[in-house]
Amino acid sequence: MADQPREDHYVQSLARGLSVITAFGPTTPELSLSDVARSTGLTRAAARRFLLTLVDLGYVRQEGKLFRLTPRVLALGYAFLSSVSLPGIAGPHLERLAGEVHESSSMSVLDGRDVVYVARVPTSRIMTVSINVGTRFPAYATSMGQVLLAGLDDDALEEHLAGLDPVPTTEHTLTSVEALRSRVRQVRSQGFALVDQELEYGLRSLAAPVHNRAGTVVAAVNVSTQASRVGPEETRRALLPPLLKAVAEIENDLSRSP
Amino acid sequence: MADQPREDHYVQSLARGLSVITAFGPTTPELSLSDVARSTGLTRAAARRFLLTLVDLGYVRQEGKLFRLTPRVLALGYAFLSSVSLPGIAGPHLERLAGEVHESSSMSVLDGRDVVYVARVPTSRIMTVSINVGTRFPAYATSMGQVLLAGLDDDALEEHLAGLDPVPTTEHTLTSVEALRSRVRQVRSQGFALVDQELEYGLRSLAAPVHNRAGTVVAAVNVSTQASRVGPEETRRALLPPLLKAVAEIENDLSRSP
DNA sequence: TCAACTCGTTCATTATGCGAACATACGTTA
DNA sequence: TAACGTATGTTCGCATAATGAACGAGTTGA
Repeated sequence: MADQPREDHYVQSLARGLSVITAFGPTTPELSLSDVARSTGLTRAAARRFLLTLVDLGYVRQEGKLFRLTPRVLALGYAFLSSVSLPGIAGPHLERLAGEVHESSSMSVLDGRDVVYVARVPTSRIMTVSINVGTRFPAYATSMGQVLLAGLDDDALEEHLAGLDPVPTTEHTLTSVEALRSRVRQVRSQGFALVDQELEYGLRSLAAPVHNRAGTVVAAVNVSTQASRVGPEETRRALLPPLLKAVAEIENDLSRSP
Repeated sequence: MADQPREDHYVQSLARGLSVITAFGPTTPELSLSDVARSTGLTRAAARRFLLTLVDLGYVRQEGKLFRLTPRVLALGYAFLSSVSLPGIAGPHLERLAGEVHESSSMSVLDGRDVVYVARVPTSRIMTVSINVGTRFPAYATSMGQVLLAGLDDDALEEHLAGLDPVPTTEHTLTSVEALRSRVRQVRSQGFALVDQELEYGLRSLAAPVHNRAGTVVAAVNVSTQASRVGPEETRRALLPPLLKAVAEIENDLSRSP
């Protein structure tokens, strides 16, 4: 079984249990005991013990031979959300921004090689997948990701780029590390990122960095629009000023909070 | 240590590990080793092993002597969200509804004695706390909760009410089980709930049930508004028709999905 | 300087979690 | 109807994963 090498402090059963939770997903909303054993690499008996423990704790529900996650699992993610103040601070500003420009607006942070959405005000559905707090996308293919990469210092950026193998999701996706490095320089220079159908056809997105008092980039905020509405230059002209204004207000509130 | 009694299938280490995650929250965004030991009832050595395992897995970050959750924890909640189709189906309808009435709109489900938000389109901030997917409130004090209780069969409702001890959060909160039972009958009769400052002063909310093909109530959808804008009757007049329309569209899409 | 509190580490111990094996159930196919 | 393949539930001996007491070191505030 592909467990991590044992160290003195490592609790293997916790790691295994968490892997049972993440075995569920969009293509696997309900799983049998044997399904879970297969996808996690656990023995059937072990998978059964973890599933029944999760049932006891209220995180999983058993229906016949099939198991499903319950909404209680959201409490785990919520523990993170309720412990960080930035999404709460940003929320009203994203709401105002979305109301003003009539486009969806979101905030995300970098986590590994992905951006993770931590706040979102959807207006009208543009993308084929629904986006929620918790949704992740590869950083290189998103405007917020490129902004967050631009906010890394050179060493951290090079560490991020090392071994990165961008997978194209459209024909516009940046597929070389050198192209991405060049884009990051451009974003650093101009202070925002505009991504035009690099993640998904039909989607254009503009993002700017949110700094803390120390000047460190702690999050990115975007607005996203349909690529077919207007051209990139018109998108930039119309959306950048209100985006930067919302970011400035978020930074202002952030600098006043504890 | 207040662990559950051991059963053959119970994995105590998983339960303990999950309790470490949920030790973090709005008043405890960062915790020391000893803090975690105290709040979970674990020994310091055990708390340390669980924390370091969560650090290894990327769910927690250590900064000096303090630990914090990382955004990766959102993946646990996201496993649930991505495994249920209803929030994704509802999302565009909630966006249209919020756009039309210029009020926040949400969807929630019942989990234990709480409602849990599973979709949200915020417009303007009314409440003092920010609401996210994963936020929970006591069912009795919310319009969506009262709708979900009304959707329970009589046995399930009585089971829910058994031992319920409603805590008033405003002077309008229903504080007796009998008052709540009466309200549930009213909601069953009229097909919606209107809650006026029962959860929080200044907040009025209207909710309706979402049924699946079998006729079972599977979720509730609301719109919420500031109590000071107009009276309850005007709120009902203005918001109920678009709310019921959005719910009908969600039910229609739901009946067509696999 | 000292008390109080914290964390890191060690290691003997044992309770936990394991999984092989067996039995039973169910659906499919010949 | 019977055989087969795949599933789940259960048991229990046992290996080891996880435990926690004890010790030492570091930090902080009075």
